Amino acid sequence: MPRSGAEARDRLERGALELYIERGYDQTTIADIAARAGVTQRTYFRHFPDKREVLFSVESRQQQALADALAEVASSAPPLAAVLQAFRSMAPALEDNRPLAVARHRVISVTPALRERELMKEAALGAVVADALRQRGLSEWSATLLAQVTTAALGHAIHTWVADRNSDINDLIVQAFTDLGEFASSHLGPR
Amino acid sequence: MPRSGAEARDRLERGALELYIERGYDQTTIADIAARAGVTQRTYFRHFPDKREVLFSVESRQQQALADALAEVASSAPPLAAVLQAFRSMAPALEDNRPLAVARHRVISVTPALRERELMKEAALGAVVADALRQRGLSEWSATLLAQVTTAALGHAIHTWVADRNSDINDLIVQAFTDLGEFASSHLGPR
DNA sequence: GTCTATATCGCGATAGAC
DNA sequence: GTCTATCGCGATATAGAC
Repeated sequence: MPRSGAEARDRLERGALELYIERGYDQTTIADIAARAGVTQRTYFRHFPDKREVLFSVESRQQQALADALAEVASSAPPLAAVLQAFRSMAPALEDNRPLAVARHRVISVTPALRERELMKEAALGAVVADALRQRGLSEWSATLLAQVTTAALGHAIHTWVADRNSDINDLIVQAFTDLGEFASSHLGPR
Repeated sequence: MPRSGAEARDRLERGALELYIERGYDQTTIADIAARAGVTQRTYFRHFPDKREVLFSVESRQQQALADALAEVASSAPPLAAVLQAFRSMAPALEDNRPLAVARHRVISVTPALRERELMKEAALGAVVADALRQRGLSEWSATLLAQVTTAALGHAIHTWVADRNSDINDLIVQAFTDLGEFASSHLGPR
């Protein structure tokens, strides 16, 4: 019953995940979540704008981390390599929270409403990448194209990672980029 | 004020787009949409599951068209080329509905809730592509990776198309795939 | 077609933390 | 005392149930 905002917020996040797993997203009411965290419904809405967002605070942190990582990559590195390096720098943090990530994705994958939100977060990540690429001098067209495509590849790597207990996210990211390059050049040919 | 299902549905779609443009999505109520179409709220929900879906019946048709196109591409064509060909086959239909597409995207781009739904539709398109690639013998990993990535490229082409009055969707799709191959091979290089 | 649950948000009052 | 989080009450509208 601490009054401190951060703790209540944390309890709301954990409780929501638990409830969404126990009963399913649709069968869980915001009142339930608030009750489990020992606060009122109104308080829930001060911390999160809607019923979905409780599960996505992680993504916000990842987005910030990615932005920082992108800024640190040497500006001499070619675009794709820079993005790859930034993505790989996120691996440790991801690997540390594997159990949580697996639990989250289990609920998300069976709940359309949550999947929509997840795609939105992925798009937000893409926007961050696009910004970084623009600052590296890429045209609007190229920056956005590469950002969208690489983000899609990252999403694919992460999905495979949470689904396969024995996989390593860093390896999967590298694999995705490698395969992408291989397919692209062998079938469409770079001039 | 015909009651015939198809006509009412059509009026609901047109009316919703108009209202979303006039007042904005948030300021529009489903009752408003139903009223403008001359039906009740209940009727609205018989045609569409929620407030967003009214704007996305086009996507459903595109998805079907894409599935058909993918099935018709010679199985001898390499994966990426097959997907590109299928995407290009959608160009005429898109070009025919340009004004509508522009109006839709204008509303969607400023409405997070609608953007989420759009991303979901894009993901659904990706699933169709992944299915086709799997049937062509690609591994689960490769099929999904290529599907996600090519779909992202298509999305980028379409966004550019609706934003640029003088662009041609077919050209943009080809350009996206070409640039993708170029970037991939010149910066990460396959072997 | 009617009824209801509940997500979402505005407002004024309250109560810990500094 | 000033913040800031919380509470409690109320209103609207989406979505689904009957």
